[in-house]
Amino acid sequence: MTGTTPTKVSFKAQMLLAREDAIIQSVNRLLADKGFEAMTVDEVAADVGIAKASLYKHFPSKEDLACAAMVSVMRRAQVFLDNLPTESSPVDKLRSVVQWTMGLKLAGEMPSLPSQNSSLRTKLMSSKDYMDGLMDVSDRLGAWIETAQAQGALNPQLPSIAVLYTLYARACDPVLEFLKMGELFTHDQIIALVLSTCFEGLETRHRQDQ
Amino acid sequence: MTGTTPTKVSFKAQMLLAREDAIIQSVNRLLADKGFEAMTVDEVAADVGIAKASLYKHFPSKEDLACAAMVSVMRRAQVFLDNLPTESSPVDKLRSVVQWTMGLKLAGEMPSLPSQNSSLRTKLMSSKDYMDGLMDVSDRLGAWIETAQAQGALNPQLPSIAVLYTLYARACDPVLEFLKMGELFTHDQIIALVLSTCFEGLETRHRQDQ
DNA sequence: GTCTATAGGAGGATAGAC
DNA sequence: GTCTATCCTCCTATAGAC
Repeated sequence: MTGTTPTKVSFKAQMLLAREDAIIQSVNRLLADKGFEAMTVDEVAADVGIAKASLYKHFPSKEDLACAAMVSVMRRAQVFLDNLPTESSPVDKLRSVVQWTMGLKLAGEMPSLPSQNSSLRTKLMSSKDYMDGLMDVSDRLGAWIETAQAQGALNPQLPSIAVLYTLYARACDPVLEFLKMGELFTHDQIIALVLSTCFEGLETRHRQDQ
Repeated sequence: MTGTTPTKVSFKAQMLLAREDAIIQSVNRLLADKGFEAMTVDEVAADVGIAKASLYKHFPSKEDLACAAMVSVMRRAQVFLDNLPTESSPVDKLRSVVQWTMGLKLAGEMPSLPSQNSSLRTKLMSSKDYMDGLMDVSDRLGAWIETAQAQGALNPQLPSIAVLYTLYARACDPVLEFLKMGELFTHDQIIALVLSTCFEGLETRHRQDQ
């Protein structure tokens, strides 16, 4: 049909994807490091090692660039959820997810969304890929939350939506950065501390409340 | 000494302070609304109702503008701490402070710091007024935290510095905005929810753990 | 101290050759 | 699709009259 062999087309497409993947990795790191506003397209181009104009052949705008990185992270999250041991309790699954995202954050691989309204948020909201991923993840977490509340493991007096938002927020908790900067604890210790304050709270727990 | 009467000088100084206070109020609102990067000096000037060049007669840079607003909030916090009932327990004082900052945040009067490194953070770190206020507040909160841990009211296994950071982070918790956007809860309900997840955690508490 | 007008520079996006 | 060179907009900061 096109005059090119299927293998040739596939090879070229693979090269393209590989390059775009390299771009997304750079964007991901820079986004985690400096945030969307502070990240410049020139930096991305320099980091990838290509000219800025070439970047714009792959992604039409800076927002699309960041959006692709966010979708990439969302996919990694979905894969992580897929591979959680089925025998774990809902609460343990939730703890595992938060623990995993905290690890990403400490490793500088977690692009943090600007909490204020920005052009990036608008872009994300209108991205089907991103919203589909977000909905899927939220549905799965929401189901575990409600099961855990029904079992009495999570506080059933809290609206499940509030629990979900709390988990999302803790995944990017700035406390992680603060403690990291202090250099008094290892990454594992930091994660354990913040996990504990998230699920068990700041107040003392007695007896079987572990 | 100067040839002008004391009352005249005092009056002019008062006018100056009043205007600068009006500026700081505008900056405070805009900072809470859009954040430092998104806020433009033109907006501030328009909001105050003076020309941009006039702003720069009062404050030498955008960073100084924002810094003044942060110092102002810090002073309000110090006054709040001063007026806490002395008969309250340390934990109750801590709860009150976090509750107060959450109220500010929901009311759009809490300028949120960019967590990433920025020119503003640099400016704040080199501002004696700001750092003195921060140290004073941290010292007072830190003392309450350690007393509460010694009494067994707060979990003594948590490093007190981690507790302090957690309280600072919760004061600007993005969960507040998320729940506010959903419009399912009143501001008081939102504050109660987030306070609960902060101090009591997400997991169920039994018996005398209230 | 307040204004209008503008300098100066950063950064997102594009033109056009190859 | 990749490059170099350039455009254009926005924003901080200042010059200079009053």
